[in-house]
Amino acid sequence: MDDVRWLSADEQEIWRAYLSASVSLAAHVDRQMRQHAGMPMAYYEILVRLSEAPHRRLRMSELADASLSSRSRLSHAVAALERNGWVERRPADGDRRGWVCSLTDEGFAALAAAAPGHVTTVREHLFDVLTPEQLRTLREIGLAISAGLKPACDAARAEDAQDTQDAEDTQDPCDE
Amino acid sequence: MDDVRWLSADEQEIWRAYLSASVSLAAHVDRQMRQHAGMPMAYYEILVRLSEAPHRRLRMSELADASLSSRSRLSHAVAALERNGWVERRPADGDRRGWVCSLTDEGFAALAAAAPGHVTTVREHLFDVLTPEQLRTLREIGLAISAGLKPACDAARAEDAQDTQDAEDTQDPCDE
DNA sequence: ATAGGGTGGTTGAACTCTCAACACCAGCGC
DNA sequence: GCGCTGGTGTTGAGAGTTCAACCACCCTAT
Repeated sequence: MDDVRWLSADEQEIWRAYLSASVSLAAHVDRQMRQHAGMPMAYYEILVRLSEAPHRRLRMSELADASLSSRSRLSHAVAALERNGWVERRPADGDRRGWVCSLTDEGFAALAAAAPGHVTTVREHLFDVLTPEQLRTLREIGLAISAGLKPACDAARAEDAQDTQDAEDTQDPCDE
Repeated sequence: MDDVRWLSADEQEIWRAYLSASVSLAAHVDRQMRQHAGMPMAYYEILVRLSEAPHRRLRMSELADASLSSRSRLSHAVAALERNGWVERRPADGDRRGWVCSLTDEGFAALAAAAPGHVTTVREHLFDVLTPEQLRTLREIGLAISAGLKPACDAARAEDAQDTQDAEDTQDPCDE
């Protein structure tokens, strides 16, 4: 951990420009969603993924992957959405461990009501401020980052899987 | 609100690629920071900004702007950092409303301990997966988004300023 | 000098997220 | 049939964020 490849001045500028933009844009979009639709952006994402699924229903684990949330987060979120009447949970047939989450008509209506404001915000603060060339590159950048992140996420899951087994052997020596 | 400029298929792809990457990357970086340094990414950002300020001290409002957090968030965060002994608050001289927040030696040490792992994560998942050309464009994109967001943030502050005044007149009719 | 609006910062409650158990069931080997 | 490992999903506690007051102070105009 001693031979760190520190960031050059240029790289720091890039990282900070990216970080600032992504944090600010996320905050702005989330804020708009809360004010206008009464739910955080993460919940909107869940409704969107459900609305696009066949029969507007998905297994919890599939919904978690699609909406980029952890299982725990999804559990809490779906519980909250269920209290709103926007979503329903029923046991999956064929696997008595699983649950299927489905979007109700009220949930779809809430989604439809929230969509215009959301899209307008995204267009205004992303598509209207970038050139077509920049947008093409942004798509590539997004795909590259996601691809580079996938191994790390898989590794994290793999760790969880065997965490119950090994406890006392080789921990990585992070000085902290 | 009826003439919404919806996203084309191409635009949706771009937005989702960006959203997925930024959410996943932020989650990964935050997770790394929590595990390795015991603090969320937002707290690290606060320490960084303090460490770069003259005499490692900043007015609370300046620190809030620099670290991209709301005043409320910063208050809570600084209170937590103070409990750790990483930060100190003392009254600002010349303005008895204000407070100056300063980084302690322990705080600087915590920052120094957290930096290598953080930089390594950023390099691995951002700089190592993008081409120099993409990185140049990413800088431009970040700057453009931030610039486009500034008016909106200023407007939000302006609203707060006069919220105490008008209460019963024209509310925007959002059907929800 | 004083009222009144604006600024700086804090607080508490409600909400969301994370983390670490935990319960439950599937599938496989014996 | 029985354990055993792995996968699915939930729960509760604690941490962090948001939102809406709220207090204290500065500043200017009257």
